[in-house]
Amino acid sequence: MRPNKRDELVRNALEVFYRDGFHATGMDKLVAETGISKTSMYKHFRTKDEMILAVLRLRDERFRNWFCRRVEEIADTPRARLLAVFDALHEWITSPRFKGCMFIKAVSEFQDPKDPIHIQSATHKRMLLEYVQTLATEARARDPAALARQLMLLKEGAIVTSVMLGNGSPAIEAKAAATVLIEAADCC
Amino acid sequence: MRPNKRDELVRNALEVFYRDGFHATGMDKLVAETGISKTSMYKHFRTKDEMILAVLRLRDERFRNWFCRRVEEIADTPRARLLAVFDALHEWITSPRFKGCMFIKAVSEFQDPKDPIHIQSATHKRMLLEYVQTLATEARARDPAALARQLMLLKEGAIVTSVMLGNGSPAIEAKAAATVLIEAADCC
DNA sequence: GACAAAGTTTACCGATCTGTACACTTATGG
DNA sequence: CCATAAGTGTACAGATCGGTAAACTTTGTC
Repeated sequence: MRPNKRDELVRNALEVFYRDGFHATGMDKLVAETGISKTSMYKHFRTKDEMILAVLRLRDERFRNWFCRRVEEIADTPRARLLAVFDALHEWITSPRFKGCMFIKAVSEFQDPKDPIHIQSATHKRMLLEYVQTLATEARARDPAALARQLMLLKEGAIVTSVMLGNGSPAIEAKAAATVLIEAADCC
Repeated sequence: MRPNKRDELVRNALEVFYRDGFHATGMDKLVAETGISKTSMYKHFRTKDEMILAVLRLRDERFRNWFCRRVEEIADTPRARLLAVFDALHEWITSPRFKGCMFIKAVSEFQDPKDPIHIQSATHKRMLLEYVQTLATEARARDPAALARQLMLLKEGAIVTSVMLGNGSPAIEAKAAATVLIEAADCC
């Protein structure tokens, strides 16, 4: 089993769940779309929910890797990187396969705050917040935590609004707003 | 049929869909929780989706009524009302039965942009945006449309972040950010 | 008090849901 | 070459899905 079948399953399931939703995707559809037998799926994961958790782990890893790398490619000073967050956001939102934030959709479908799927989604958002907060700290903002939280509000708002309206312009407006907030949060 | 059974159905179904989600709520659960027979439901609505649309219409009407009225109660100048948007938002988010925005959850479960449920949810958001835009115009902002869109980003961000983290503080941070943006968008 | 509209109960349809059992095939490593 | 692990196909269980049929009861109106 060199090119691990389990990883292949999680990768393919990610696409289907992302495209069609969690409750709307049955195991039989996953069999048809991933090409992996149901027996094999239930050998790797005891339940559908466990599989969803694995999918979310992969998504978190991929997205954070891509996002942080992209931000650091686009700009090289902490302050410029705070703005680059919104350039990367715009790239993501306008990419052809964008279908919203998988974690926002996950908490929409699994609302119980004690549900592991809900918890894991919240953790993803917290880690992204921490990243932006380190940028804000390095940029010597007056209150880095507050600035980071405000910028994240703009980011989440741009994501859901883009899905709602079906176009990527909210990311641009978010960047404009971010510019003002960063300016105002400047030290000295 | 004075206290219309249809309206009672929609009111009760609203609570269940809001609490448990759309796909996760079956018609049998609705029978059990609303106390209305399935035959009766299907006499008023041809499909489950049609019922969801009626539920969303009620939600839109109720929410916009409450929200705009509340904003206008809290403040009486256009400019103060732009900020009062976030006070009303905070009241909503910290209210005991808050479980996120029903329309964001609806588009999360019905992702197809041509789905009537998706379209109707987007319409709700557009109407709220229009309301804020009229406030921004009355407040003589330099670019009322742009300011309104930015404030709405903060609002949507505060909603989803509150659901994610399970507390209402994002509404307060959104208000702080809004203060800065409104100040910066001032004419003269 | 008759009549019609509205609502209920119960049972059911075929499809789909998550998850399992079992017998079979493939691939890998010593 | 053989033992073992990994994967497959098929069939199925039991529950639930959205939606329907038919006979019965309640309700409001003239």
